[in-house]
Amino acid sequence: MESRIIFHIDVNSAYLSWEAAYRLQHGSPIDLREIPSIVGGDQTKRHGIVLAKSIPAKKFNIITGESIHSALQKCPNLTIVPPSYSRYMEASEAMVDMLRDYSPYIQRYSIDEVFLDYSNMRKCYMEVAHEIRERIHKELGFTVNIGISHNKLLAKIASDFKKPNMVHTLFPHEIREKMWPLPVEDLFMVGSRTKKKLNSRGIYTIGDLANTDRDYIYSWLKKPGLLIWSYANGIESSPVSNLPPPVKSVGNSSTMPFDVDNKKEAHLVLLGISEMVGMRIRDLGQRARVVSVSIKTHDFFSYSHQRKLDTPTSSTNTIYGIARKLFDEMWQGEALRQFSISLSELSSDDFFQLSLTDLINEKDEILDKTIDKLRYKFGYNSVIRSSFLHSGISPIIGGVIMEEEYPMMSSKF
DNA sequence: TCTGGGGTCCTAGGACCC
DNA sequence: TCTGGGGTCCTAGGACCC
Repeated sequence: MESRIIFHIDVNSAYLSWEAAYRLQHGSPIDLREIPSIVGGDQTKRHGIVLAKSIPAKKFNIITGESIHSALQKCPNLTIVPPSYSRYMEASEAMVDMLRDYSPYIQRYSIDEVFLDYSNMRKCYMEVAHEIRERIHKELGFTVNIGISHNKLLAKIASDFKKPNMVHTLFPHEIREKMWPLPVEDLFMVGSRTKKKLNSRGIYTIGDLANTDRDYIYSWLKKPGLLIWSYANGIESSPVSNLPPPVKSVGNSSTMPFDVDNKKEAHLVLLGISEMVGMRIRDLGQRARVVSVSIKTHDFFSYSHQRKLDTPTSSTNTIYGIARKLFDEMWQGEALRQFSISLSELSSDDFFQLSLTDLINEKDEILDKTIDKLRYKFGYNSVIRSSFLHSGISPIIGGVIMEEEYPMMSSKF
């Protein structure tokens, strides 16, 4: 365990790079990475936020997550392109496949970040890192930063140093010089709220935090405080894990193109989301004991309501019934822009269970499974509830999974 | 028509029990 | 007439990540 060699491979401006590479490969004369550009959601659907920005766009102080409206005020001739998640997934997979040439110990941390354990390998880690960097650039058409250290935390921080297309190290003896001078918000798990708190007590750099008394931090910020204190001191020891962590919850949400102000439409939206979370949880072979509904008002105020069930469920109708009840109990009549349903406290479906409730629900579950099969085979909209007809509301609502409806492109990556 | 979607983990406070 | 003190379960909300 001592002296592992860990790589953190981070795709530079991932969505934007992938979009740029794809467009170049398909004959576009423009490289999005060289002009002020962003990948952004659809403003007409009220999804108008910045998902990724080019380095020239960054020069205009455009930040990921801000509204496109505000980005356009900073840079009026900004080029905006829509996201294509399924293509990004392919690009990501192509990269992971290449990384398997270098180590069997690979952890896919997100669509654009991978940890790789290069301990006890014959070749020099620095040479290998540069080889990986160059191969991704030449063979896949996009660039990455690679951070190297003895643990994942330091490797991840190192990959965030100067970009793009670079390899950096951050070994323990380099912490004082390379990490401690950084602003405290550059530390993993220090977000805007914690930055504010820390600043308010005179802690501005990672070094300031590292050299604050540990017990003082704990009494003040509790467990999360202890975590960031350890990180500031470079302490972290989790393994590079090949297996994806078990799923703890399944949820979908949707921001509607227009505010919903009546119960009937709200219920229909909840039904559409129930169809999606229900299908997903059945696909996982799991059931859930907790159903939670949350809503966001026109004024961006959000609140939630949840209920624990006596028996875990995976039935769309049961989920919907509870979601509707929860909604009716909490809704104060405000105009609503977003709805979400989340299922948690999951348990496996594969054991035999006998209860009265199961017998009652058996028909429902057989129906769900039949519909799932049809939808997987013929598309999500091949079977829809009649209540959605002419409603203007999608019969299955939720997230990026819908994108997979599009036919798969032949992979150029 | 400014502000997405999918997650994990933690804490506070109330209910309830002994 | 001064009101303990654990412990567990549940819910709501908030912080963080990509």
